[in-house]
Amino acid sequence: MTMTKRELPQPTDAELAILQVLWNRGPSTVRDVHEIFSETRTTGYTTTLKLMQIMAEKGLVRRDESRRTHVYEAAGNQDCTQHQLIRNLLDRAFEGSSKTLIMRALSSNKSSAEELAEIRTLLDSLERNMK
Amino acid sequence: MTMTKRELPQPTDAELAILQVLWNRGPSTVRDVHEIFSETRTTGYTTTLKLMQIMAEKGLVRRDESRRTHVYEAAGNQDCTQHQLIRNLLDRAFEGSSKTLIMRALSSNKSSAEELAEIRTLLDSLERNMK
DNA sequence: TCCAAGCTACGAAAGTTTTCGTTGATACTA
DNA sequence: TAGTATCAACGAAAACTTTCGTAGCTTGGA
Repeated sequence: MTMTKRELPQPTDAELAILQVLWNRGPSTVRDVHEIFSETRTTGYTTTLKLMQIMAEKGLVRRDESRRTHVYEAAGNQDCTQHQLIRNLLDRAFEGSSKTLIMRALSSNKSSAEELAEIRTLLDSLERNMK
Repeated sequence: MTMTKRELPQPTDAELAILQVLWNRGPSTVRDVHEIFSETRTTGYTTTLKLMQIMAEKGLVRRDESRRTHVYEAAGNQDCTQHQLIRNLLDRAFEGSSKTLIMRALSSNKSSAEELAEIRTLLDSLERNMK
């Protein structure tokens, strides 16, 4: 029995924008996504459609075709994809050093006190687990 | 007097790989870079050459042409480029939340105790500056 | 029933990035 | 000095991503 939890391909920029919508809204139609894009972009409906079709082929989204208007759903969860993207960036630009990336992100950010506290909490628990 | 500290374009993947080498080694020739690439990639010499020529046009690298064998140097510093890349990833996949990115990177990483301590130190000073 | 609106599918164009072959010049070596 | 190796320049092919026009089908309403 082949355990194929197969690795999804890295989404391209446009694909990531679509995933973003799907993660936020949950299962959505092409029109749903396109309507949200219309607020900021000017690309046509069929562009979004085509992208989502390609994503279905690649396995990035699942498609419910039981009705005429198909409903799309992100195949990978957001956390996992974000991990993948971070790993990719680490390799491309940080020589694998997550410390560097984290410190760079920390020092350039506008995090609120609450956010910093959350990060500290996580840091605490990581250090505890270390010993 | 025009103060043109002009924004450099985002490097593509291949360009980033070259910058990586230039940051590590300092000013280098095309052959230097290509030799390092040969260890892992199989692309030809002229591919690397072409990329570096394009990068010179874009301003991503400076080129010393005083000798026959040109010497290339990264135009932007590594820190600044890393910032840019993080900002870009934040927009594309984290809805601008650096907190999420940091926590995601923290929880997925294999940082040593020393690295965690360094991060904590930075966190401390950020929180101090906040009050 | 007929028409208009909305949908998918598809192919191809446009744009971008990466790759390489060829050419001509310069330097090195026997 | 003749031949070989190395180099930059360039153009174009290949690969990948994004865009859109068109066609054909289904649905819903007049």
